[in-house]
Amino acid sequence: MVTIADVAKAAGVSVATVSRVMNHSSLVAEPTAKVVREAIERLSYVPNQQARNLRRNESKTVLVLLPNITNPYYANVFDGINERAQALGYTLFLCSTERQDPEALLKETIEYKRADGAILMHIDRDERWLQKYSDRFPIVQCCEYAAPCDTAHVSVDNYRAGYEATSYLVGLGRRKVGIISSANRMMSTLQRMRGYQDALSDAGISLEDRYIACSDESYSYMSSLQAARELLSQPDRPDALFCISDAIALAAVVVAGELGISVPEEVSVVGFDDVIYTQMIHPYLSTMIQPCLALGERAIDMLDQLIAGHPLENRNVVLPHGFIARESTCPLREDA
Amino acid sequence: MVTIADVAKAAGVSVATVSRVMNHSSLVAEPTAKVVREAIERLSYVPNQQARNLRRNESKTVLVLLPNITNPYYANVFDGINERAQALGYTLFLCSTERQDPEALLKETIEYKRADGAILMHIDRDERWLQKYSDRFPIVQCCEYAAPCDTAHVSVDNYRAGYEATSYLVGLGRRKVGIISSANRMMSTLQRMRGYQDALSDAGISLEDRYIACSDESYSYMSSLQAARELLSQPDRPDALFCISDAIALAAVVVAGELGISVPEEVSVVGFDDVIYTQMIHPYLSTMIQPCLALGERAIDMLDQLIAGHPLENRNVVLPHGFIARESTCPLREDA
DNA sequence: TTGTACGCGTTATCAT
DNA sequence: ATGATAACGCGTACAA
Repeated sequence: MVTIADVAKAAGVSVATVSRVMNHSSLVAEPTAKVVREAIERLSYVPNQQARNLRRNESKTVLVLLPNITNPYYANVFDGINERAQALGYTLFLCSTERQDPEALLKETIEYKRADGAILMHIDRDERWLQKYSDRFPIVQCCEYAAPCDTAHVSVDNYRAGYEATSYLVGLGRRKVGIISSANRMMSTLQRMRGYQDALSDAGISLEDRYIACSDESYSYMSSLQAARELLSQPDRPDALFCISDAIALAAVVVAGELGISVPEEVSVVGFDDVIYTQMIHPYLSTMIQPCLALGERAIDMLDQLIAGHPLENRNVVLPHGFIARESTCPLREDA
Repeated sequence: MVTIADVAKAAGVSVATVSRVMNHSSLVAEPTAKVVREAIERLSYVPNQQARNLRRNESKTVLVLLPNITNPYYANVFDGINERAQALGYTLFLCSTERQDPEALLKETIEYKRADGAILMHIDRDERWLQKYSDRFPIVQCCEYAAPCDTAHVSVDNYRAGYEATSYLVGLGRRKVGIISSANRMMSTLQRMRGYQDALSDAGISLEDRYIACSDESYSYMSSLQAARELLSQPDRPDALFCISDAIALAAVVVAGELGISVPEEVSVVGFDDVIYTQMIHPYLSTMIQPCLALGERAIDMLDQLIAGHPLENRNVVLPHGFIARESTCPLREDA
């Protein structure tokens, strides 16, 4: 292994000078710097990260907390985090919060200095415990966030997305618009529900309790089927369904098939996230698009700032969402 | 931060003694060790990983190379690696081989000592370049492996799995058994194909070229649809399909639907892997089960041995696969 | 059996 | 502008 001492010797300078060239090179004369850079190049010297970490008291590691990497949505966001993390020189420490308590994980990580910061991808909207950690440790919430804490976060505007998805369905001529939400306490769930409600109100359509159903906390497929059956097996059933996740939407499509209800004609379905399985079966799912990669990239960028000690220009970042109409939605035919 | 010196002072011994207690405690008298352990406990001392890494010239980091974490199959295996890695004290460095050359990644990692070892989840069966790296650096191949290299690997018996999947379909009374394979050069692809061929031969059924189709390298959904159409739109079409991946099987089911062919009655379909979307639409997919978690766990366990310098008792580990019959397969009715 | 002291490769403080 | 040198926290010869 070639060390900083080797470079110093080769360049005929001291290790201090080499170190300066490697870092805040401002204080070194250009001719000297040039010689050093050449020596570095020639020996293909790369500083030992371990030694640097020890001296700087940092780890260049980031803790990522998410429920389940097996879920395509989280995998996509993680992909974004990962890509930027590599560019920024971070190694990722991934922990699943399904099997372990996120607070305990965070506490341990901070105490043992195992990471320089953390990205939290799943938290209930009314949690308060996070505050005391983010007060003294760099943390960014990604996708979800806890309202009582002023911890930095990045997400889409779930209220507007919910509003737009619902309005789109109404614009298709559908007036019996149902929603399949979730029993969880996440911020996105609440905001999408509110967007749905306001969109209907603004369209002069009254809210019907019987058009509202919930999947379980983690949008499990079984409970989504259950919720869809509840809604679609009624005599006066919805003619459109806003599902707050693609997995739910897929279940809704399957249930419609079971009940002999045609999608998109008799019931149009909109999903959320735009993950891979929106295009695995016909009808391909119309869905609200979350910029998963960008969400992840932004989260690690913000965290990098926090770790560097720079204040964030914007602690509550909102990224633009999109919508794509595919095969699961169409205008309501009057004669239907 | 509490250091080894703090513990030494508290216990009234030297740092060397504390260090000995933390590691190969053989050379320290039990009474002393006890005092030290108590001090460690009282101060809740945890050794600084950075310092330890520097001193030991290791990183406690493992490089994981896989094509795409967004693919549920890889995500599942990665999950297994990750879980064991945490227990073993490793941090994972995940790199996507879709955007970067695995050899370059490996080379860089070794040169810069960024990781203590690597797990490689995707390699063509005839690659030779891996040998020179695994000669001097701990590497374990997981799921796939290159035949010309004697690099350690863990996988299922893809030949037997392919043989069994095909035999199962034959056992259902089906004699026109097709296969949708892939254009890639992975070991699993070849072995499953051979299993398919031998199963048919052993059943006294002749191989028909027109019952064989291929998806593209990465089993993309579009190309899988294409391959399925090729097979199923023939006049004398197959009455069963062995698909070497669940994504392909899903596409086959969709195509059958488009063509008005009933699954499982007219054509029975078997997939491979048992990932999440086998149970997202009806008919739920019958499939060969890969023990994804176990594969990942075993890989990191083996790598840990290699890193520790212990020779592997078994360098070519084969884990048991399974099969689950769900809704996409059924006996052939004679009157059909 | 235990302690002293040095070195791992780097950065940062202090001289010069 | 540059060079010695002392840390960072730990492990381990070597000495006792």
